[in-house]
Amino acid sequence: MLQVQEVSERLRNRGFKVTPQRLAVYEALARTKAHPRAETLYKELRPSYPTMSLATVYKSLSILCEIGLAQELSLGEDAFRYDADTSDHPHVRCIKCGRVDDVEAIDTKELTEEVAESTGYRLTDHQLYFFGVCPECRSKKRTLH
Amino acid sequence: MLQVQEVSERLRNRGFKVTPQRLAVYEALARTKAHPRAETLYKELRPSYPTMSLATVYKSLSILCEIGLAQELSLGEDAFRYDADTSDHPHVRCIKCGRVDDVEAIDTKELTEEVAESTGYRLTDHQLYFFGVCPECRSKKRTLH
DNA sequence: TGCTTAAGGATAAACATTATTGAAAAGAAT
DNA sequence: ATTCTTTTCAATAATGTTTATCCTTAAGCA
Repeated sequence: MLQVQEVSERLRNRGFKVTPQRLAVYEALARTKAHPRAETLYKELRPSYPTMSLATVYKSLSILCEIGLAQELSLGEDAFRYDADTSDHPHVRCIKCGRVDDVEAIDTKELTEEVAESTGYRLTDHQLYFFGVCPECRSKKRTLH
Repeated sequence: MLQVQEVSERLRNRGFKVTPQRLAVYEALARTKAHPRAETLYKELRPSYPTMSLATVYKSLSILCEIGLAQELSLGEDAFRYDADTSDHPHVRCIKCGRVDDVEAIDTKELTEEVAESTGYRLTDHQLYFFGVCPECRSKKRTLH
């Protein structure tokens, strides 16, 4: 989670103005590990920023992604999710409760090289999504039987 | 690409009726490697099936996915893409021309095991997406400069 | 062939996301 | 500080994809 000063500098350097709304969207996103949707962030920010518009949340997220302070997740749901952790890590979604978690400590270098070699593409990015049942839902199911 | 008889049987076995529309959607999808959207399939089918509705294409695709004859791709675009090849393979999208290709001959078993171990999830599925510049666009760029 | 029920077609609706527009605020120069 | 220029905000309309509705039609089966 970056400091306000770093986020501000990053915005300015890329030609975007620094506004309270953009900083607030970044902070709300960076504070959580829940990979929220735009709508969720909007509702979360509303108490502190009663005049903030949903369109502003979308616009801010778009800019944050553009300047490398966030990434967009496309997990096959009806809406995108967002993550302020832009490090190269896969995501996993529970098909029971819908939660999305980070997958840590996975080295994707070898896989990427194999794909580049196999396809002839010059690769710039990737998104790895896994689906299954999370530990919590697994234990729930066991106790219910 | 499965035969009509096999598709019909699969539909019947899962309690779905066999209709010309569903067979046509499967055939159109299985014939191509372009990973089309619903809209694209709709336009492609229209000459042969003038009365087919776009809603029917969507419903057919949904059923095909449910019975394991197709899969839905969520590549971060504004619409889903579909693939009749349900084997476990990654996809790669060209950020210049937008084409989506299959990635073949990649073993994802080890990666999946690592993720399962790291997260504690019981994994059921995954989608691996790569992004970059395809060989055609790479050579185009080189000749232009 | 007729019966039952699911499926198709046409269309409206729902939903997420983007574009538009006038007012307000940010950043720079004075 | 003040003014000026330009971007951004908020509100709302618009867009485009996907889903639901509703009535008609066709599939499966006795």
